[in-house]
Amino acid sequence: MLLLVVEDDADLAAGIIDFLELEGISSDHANNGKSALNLIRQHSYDVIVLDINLPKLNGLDVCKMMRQEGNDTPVIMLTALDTLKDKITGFAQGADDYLIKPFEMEELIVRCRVLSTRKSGQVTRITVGPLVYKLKLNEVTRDGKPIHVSPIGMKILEVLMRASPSIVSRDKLINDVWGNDIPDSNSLKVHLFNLRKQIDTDFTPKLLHTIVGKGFVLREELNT
Amino acid sequence: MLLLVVEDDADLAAGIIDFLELEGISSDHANNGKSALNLIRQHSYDVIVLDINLPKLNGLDVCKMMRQEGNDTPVIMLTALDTLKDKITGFAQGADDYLIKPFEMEELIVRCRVLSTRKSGQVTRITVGPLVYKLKLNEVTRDGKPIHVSPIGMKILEVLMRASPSIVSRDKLINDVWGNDIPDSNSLKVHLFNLRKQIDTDFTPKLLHTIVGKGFVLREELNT
DNA sequence: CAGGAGGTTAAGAGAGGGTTAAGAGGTGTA
DNA sequence: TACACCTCTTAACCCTCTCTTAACCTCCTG
Repeated sequence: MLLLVVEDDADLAAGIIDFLELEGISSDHANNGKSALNLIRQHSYDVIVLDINLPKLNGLDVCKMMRQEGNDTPVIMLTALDTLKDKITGFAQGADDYLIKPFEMEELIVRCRVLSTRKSGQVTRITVGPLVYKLKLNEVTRDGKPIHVSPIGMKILEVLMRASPSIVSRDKLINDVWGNDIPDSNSLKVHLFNLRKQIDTDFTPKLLHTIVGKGFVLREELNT
Repeated sequence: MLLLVVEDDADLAAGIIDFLELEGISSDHANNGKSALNLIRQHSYDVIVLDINLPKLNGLDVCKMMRQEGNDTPVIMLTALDTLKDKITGFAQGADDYLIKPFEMEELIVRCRVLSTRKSGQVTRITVGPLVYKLKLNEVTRDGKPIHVSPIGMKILEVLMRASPSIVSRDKLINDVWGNDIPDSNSLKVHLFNLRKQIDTDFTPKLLHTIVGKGFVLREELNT
């Protein structure tokens, strides 16, 4: 777990960082809002611990700006009890949790862990009829039965499932799966063949259909 | 774990109780402050989930009274965002945590678990199937039998156990374990090999699995 | 009936991961 | 200080599975 601690009180910052280290958690440190933003843009943190009172750019602004830039890393705001009203604004700016100073280090750790696992632990899934793809688990099932699919097969499946019930052209499929490094042969054909073996052989109805000249679709019923 | 849910919105209450049940957590329900207090006096709950807005006797009062009676069962307050100011009072009355409506059920469960173990003085532990890691004791057991795991092995195990049943990528694992000081060799491979020897050899089923091209998982069943 | 689009099959190369052993560095003890 | 012990890093080698490739097949259409 990698944290970013943004705190201008050097003593408190050092205290937090030391404690995190004792718990086996690595952390970077910024003492003002500007350098915090730079670090946030360059790294991928699991949680950001953000003091509200900061020189140059305050915590609320930092939070607001990173959210505007599409960064959804969990943020824990640190605030003094007498500025508790800030919290309301804090949550509006996209903070996920807060702690009132002075706080227990244990408490900080617990909240960090909760937040970091909440984000990463979500099991996003895509469903097309009887077919379910749990992304984080790397698991594909049809009628509840687990199916083995190779890595590239998974990518193809993901593109098709996301697009379903629309048709995905050959070109788009190749681009989405291989990006710039496209094999110059009939690799896609072979992968589709294998994918069919895995998700359609032994099952009814067939899900993966070819629309000649247009591309491929994943759907239960094929209406023309 | 036994919870008391105090909530006058029948739909929300039913939702919470159903969800708890799915997670294997039993719960009682009260729809007003008075009956809540009666239940609290008669039973020993692990955690009390307490809405602030209640008919007859509000949540803050319930909390205050039970504390006066010497009951230190952990309390999680439920509050709407626009009455966030209540929290200040909430904590003053002896609440241990709060949740802002609307909240994620997952979040509620996590906080309940944290509180119930914190109070009961149990050592924080992570469990994945038959594998238990007691953090403070630095002790790992499988089927109750203690297992010797090296320091770096412990870190790897911790990352994997926290993420379970999701997959942890090679990169994330390396980052979480070594931070900035990454060895430039196949060290991770060797540590995983050793970890397998320690936690999986001599046991069934295997827990540590490789997802080629994606990373590693710790879980009981792997549907290849 | 020829040509094109897509389907099927099998083989070889390569990547990624597993295994092993040696040595460096640190720590506690006699 | 010397020794024993433990852990981590490193490098070499092996093995398995996946991907690519190419050749051939089938079906449909013009």
